[in-house]
Amino acid sequence: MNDKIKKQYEARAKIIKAMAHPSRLFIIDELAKGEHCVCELRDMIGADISTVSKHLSVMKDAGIVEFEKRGLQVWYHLKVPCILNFFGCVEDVMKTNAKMAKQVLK
Amino acid sequence: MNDKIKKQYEARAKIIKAMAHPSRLFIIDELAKGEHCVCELRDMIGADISTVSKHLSVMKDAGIVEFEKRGLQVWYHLKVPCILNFFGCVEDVMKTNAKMAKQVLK
DNA sequence: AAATTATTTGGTTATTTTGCCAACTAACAA
DNA sequence: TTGTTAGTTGGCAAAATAACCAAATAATTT
Repeated sequence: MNDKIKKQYEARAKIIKAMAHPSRLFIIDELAKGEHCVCELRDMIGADISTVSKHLSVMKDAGIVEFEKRGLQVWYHLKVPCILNFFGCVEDVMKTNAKMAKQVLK
Repeated sequence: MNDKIKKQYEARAKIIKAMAHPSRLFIIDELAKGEHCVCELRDMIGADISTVSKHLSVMKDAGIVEFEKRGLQVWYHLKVPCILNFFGCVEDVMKTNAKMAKQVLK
């Protein structure tokens, strides 16, 4: 792997890493339905608002979400809805994993 | 987020985490073209074979790859090719990010 | 049986990530 | 202007991840 190729994979990994956390996946799902302010997401997740804010900032940095300030609140929305296509595949993997687990128990 | 929902998102995150590393993304791309033994991947990546083996084991645990031992070698292949659909979207994100970066420079 | 090759596993260290708290900023309300 | 609310940022401690080396295992060859 030469340096240019390596950099490319690092850039891809950054985007995928930005999704690779339970709370962040939850946020993506919620934003897929519509925009939310940070305090709404905090209530849904039940973590400190600073924690939620940092999760959002990771995704913002990766180019997955965007925000808009309106009054006191900051409203976030998905920048790239195609991310959702992917979740179907993740679901498939999970189903297969579940099947394998059952077979082991037999 | 109740406990059941939380567990679901953790399961999803496990799968996505298993992809969230430059070398592992590279491996997925290579296995998409056809199976490879660990030593081939080691040569392509240029890391210690134990490092490569551990990357493969993370993906095996997540249900992304499978392997088959033939003689001295262990041959890995993709279990869920749908993962590749996703990379198109990641590419879109990267292009958008690149555009934004250019605009900042203007 | 001894040596060789491919891979995995255990252990260690360095780095990154996470989550909370406290302090700060920004917009608004009294 | 003072207070209040929403959000971000910095700092810190705990947890998770990554990469290497060394040792163990497994199949093959000599």
